[in-house]
Amino acid sequence: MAEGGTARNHAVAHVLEEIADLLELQDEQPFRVRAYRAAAEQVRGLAVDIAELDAAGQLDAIPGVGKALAAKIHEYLTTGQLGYLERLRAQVPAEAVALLRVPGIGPTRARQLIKRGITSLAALRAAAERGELRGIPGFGAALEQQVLAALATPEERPARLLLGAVLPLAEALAAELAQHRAVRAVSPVGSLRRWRATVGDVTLLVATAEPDAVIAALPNLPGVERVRAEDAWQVLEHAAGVPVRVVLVEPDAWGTALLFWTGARAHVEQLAARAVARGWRLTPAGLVDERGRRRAGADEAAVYAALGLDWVPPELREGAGEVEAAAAHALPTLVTVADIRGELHAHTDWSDGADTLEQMVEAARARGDAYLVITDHSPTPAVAGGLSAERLREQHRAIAALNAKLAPFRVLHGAEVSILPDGRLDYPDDVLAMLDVVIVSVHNQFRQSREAMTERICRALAHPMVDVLGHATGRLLGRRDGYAVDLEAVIATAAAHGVAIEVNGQPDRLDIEDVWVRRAIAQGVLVACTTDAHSRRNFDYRRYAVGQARRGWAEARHVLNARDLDGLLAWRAARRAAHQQG
DNA sequence: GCCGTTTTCGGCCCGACTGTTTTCAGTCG
Repeated sequence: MAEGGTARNHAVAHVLEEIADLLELQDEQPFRVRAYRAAAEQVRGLAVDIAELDAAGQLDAIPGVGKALAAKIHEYLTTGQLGYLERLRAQVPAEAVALLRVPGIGPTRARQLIKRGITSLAALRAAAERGELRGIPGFGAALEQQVLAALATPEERPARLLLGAVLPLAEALAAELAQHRAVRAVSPVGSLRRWRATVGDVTLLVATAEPDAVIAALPNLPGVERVRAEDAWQVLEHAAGVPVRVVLVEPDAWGTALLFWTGARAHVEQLAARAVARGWRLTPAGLVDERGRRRAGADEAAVYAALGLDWVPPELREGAGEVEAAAAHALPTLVTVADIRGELHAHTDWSDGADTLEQMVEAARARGDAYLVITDHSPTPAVAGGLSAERLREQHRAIAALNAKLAPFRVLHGAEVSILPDGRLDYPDDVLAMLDVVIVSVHNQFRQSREAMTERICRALAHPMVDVLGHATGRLLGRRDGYAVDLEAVIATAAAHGVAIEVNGQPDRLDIEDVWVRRAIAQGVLVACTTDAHSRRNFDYRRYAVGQARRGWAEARHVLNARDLDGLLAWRAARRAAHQQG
């Protein structure tokens, strides 16, 4: 499994995280809280089903899982419940854990709120609107405004789920379902199939001629706690805390149902309009002509073909010109994960990464990449353990030594260099000159004015040794909006200086987003599909970066790291030469 | 809570910045 997660692992991880939140609200020792969080992260990233480890008595082989956690995980796996968690839930209002997700509120302030009976987001919002928050110790007028702003879109914020958090779960459930004898086909649909950065829920479409048999099997899927029928679908309550819907359709309606459930609405409406123009009707049950004959239904591509269209990749189905392009046989040949030749943005334990240089390199090689650019932090985010010029030189020697052993694989030496508040870079030019690839990113002073931030970034892009702009908006999905910046101007500046712009694959970043990818490539800017890996496992994020690039209509020729090593080096050499002449 | 050990207790991610404070809580990568 690409991401190594099974639905069961996610459920266990979710349970451990809930315990951590509840303990934190009880003012439990921070290291104990951290132990649960660390274990949850390990479990989430397991490459095997945790139930198999349990059966083999190997739970404590998971890093961060000792005797106590192994016993709790075992209890949960075998009984579906956990007494310890139930006791915690009885002591702390369960919905209060949501308070911890509000920017500016940590455990201390959350406890103050709970003490005053403010135990939900709704209660928090009401208190803020009444101006009552500022009277609570640890709160002031500014924080009250900040809370109000964060809760301004009460439905939107907490409800949207990160693509990277739910796709592995959806795939795991789909894989389980696919093994059922009565299931002909199964696919995630909706915004998930379109690879939107955030999704509202997980919906799985299942083709079957025996719906009752499939429904009977749903409660046995790993992590599923309850199943109930609702409208035309089955709703699974999953231990991972993600709403999952299962929709069952007859196999001969699979193609049209897939199309309708995938959306987006605007796309489907345009298809329906084309059908109407022919005197036909497009419905979830099939494409029907003027005489009532079915023209298509079982196969999605056949539906498009019958309407005179090329099949449209789900990532493009937003009603943004893709139907016209499909009619003109002018759809882009979208970049794929297989097109990517190497990683351009990765951290090691020299700065804030978890793994060693050697481990990262070996993992990249094992994945079949041709090169890996190591880009640890420059000094300024001191918290990230950024490298001094001296340490950077030391790392340079370490990389040279590795390269001597690894050819034809190539480790390139780069850095993620902070853009200082005035637009200068965090290393002097003679230090930058030693690097193969220079990524520049904003890491502090997020609250500058839009004009100041735009000028700051554009000034950095004009620096002759800068190759790639990292996470251009700084957004963290579900946590904070990007900083105010004129991306139009940034893209124009990147185009003028031949700088590439990153599509960062971290699930909570996905920065820049799809619409800006499309703008960038239209202006001749290359995009870089990176993982910003802080561990070997993060290399799995590549598909999210590629997904966003695909949503932005990017082809392989628009993607910097779809070039092979020689192509990458030639690109860089040409840019440096142009600067020296200019 | 886990981990590793000079093997059973002490360490576990440092430090600047911001807002709310007069000593601290939360955030940043």
